[in-house]
Amino acid sequence: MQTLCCRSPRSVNVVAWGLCGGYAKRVKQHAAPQTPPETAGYRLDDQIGYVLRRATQRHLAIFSEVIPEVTTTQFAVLARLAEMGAQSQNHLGRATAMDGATIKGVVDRLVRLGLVETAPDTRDRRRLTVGLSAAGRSLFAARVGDAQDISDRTVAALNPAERAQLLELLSRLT
Amino acid sequence: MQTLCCRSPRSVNVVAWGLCGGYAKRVKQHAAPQTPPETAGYRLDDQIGYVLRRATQRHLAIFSEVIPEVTTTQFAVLARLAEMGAQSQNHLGRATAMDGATIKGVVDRLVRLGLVETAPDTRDRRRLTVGLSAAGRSLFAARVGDAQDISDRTVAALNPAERAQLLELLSRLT
DNA sequence: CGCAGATTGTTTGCGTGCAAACACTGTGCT
DNA sequence: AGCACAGTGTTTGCACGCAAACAATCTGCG
Repeated sequence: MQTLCCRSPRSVNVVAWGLCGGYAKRVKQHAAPQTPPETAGYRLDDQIGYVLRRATQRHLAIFSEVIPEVTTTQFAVLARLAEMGAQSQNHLGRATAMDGATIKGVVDRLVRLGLVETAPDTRDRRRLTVGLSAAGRSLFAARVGDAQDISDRTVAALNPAERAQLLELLSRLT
Repeated sequence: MQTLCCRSPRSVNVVAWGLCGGYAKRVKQHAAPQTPPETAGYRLDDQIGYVLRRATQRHLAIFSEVIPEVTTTQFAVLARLAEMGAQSQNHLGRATAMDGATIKGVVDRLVRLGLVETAPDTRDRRRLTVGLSAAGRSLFAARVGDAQDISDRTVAALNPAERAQLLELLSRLT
């Protein structure tokens, strides 16, 4: 047999195979599904969490293809720093929706890449000021256009009104 | 000074502070932002990737609060197995949008939790058949209702028509 | 039959994400 | 001044998620 419906050798994103349908051929050793068609009416494909994950996967795939130098979160940090200048690591984390442990990792990697610089805050010795380096500033400037293209490509299937609505609806979830 | 606009001691999700606005007090050591208000018209908060990440964060927070026994991805695997019965790890990965390395990790953890069982496929010795255990079946049955509630809570801010539209728009991205 | 090429599963390395525990510093109140 | 409490940064542990490289197996085709 071997329906062979799902090609795509490895990765998950980029391509979008549906559910195929040629599964559950040899179920023998594990007791067949107790509810053949739907399971208590719960359809994974209609769950917001699952759909969000799939959409995010696609977006990440497009991003890393267009801007391989940095990740989405790293770029978000660069964008915020460009928007509002140097600030404490903690503020930066909140402004980019990352908790303390996460923003630290991202900042450390950006420092290693030479895109960001840190300095102790003399007035508040708890704080670590984070700011763009010259390289970070120029990389951001050189890539903002691509970043916008990525956003557009991600929602390429939608018309302008739909794109606006999607953004509006998603914003209202938070 | 210390504007103190953003309370919330640690975590990022759950709460939803806006941009506050009391930042960039001491910029000295890092050269001020080159474009004060907007940076080349790129507003992070309007980027689909960023909004997707925030929405996902909120959903994950709700999920782990309501169903702490398993993660969203683990539950997705249980749901798929309940839907279509035991199948190869590879098929399962595709059916849940996870690549080979990821589905392996998830399955391993589910095995450790006793929610899933694996067995070699005698017809195709490359394959590893994965199926629900009795515990997995009953946990899923006991929690499907909660899972549905989680999805509803995630989109609580939207009316039914908007929820349907959000799901539809998101689906079209993949 | 025999071999090239595809599938499947595994491993490693790296980058998010979050919870929890910790050390240090700043603030407010007495 | 002193002390409780809040804010900031760090570390560890765990769980995705993907790329790349491998070994084992299967398939199709000559």
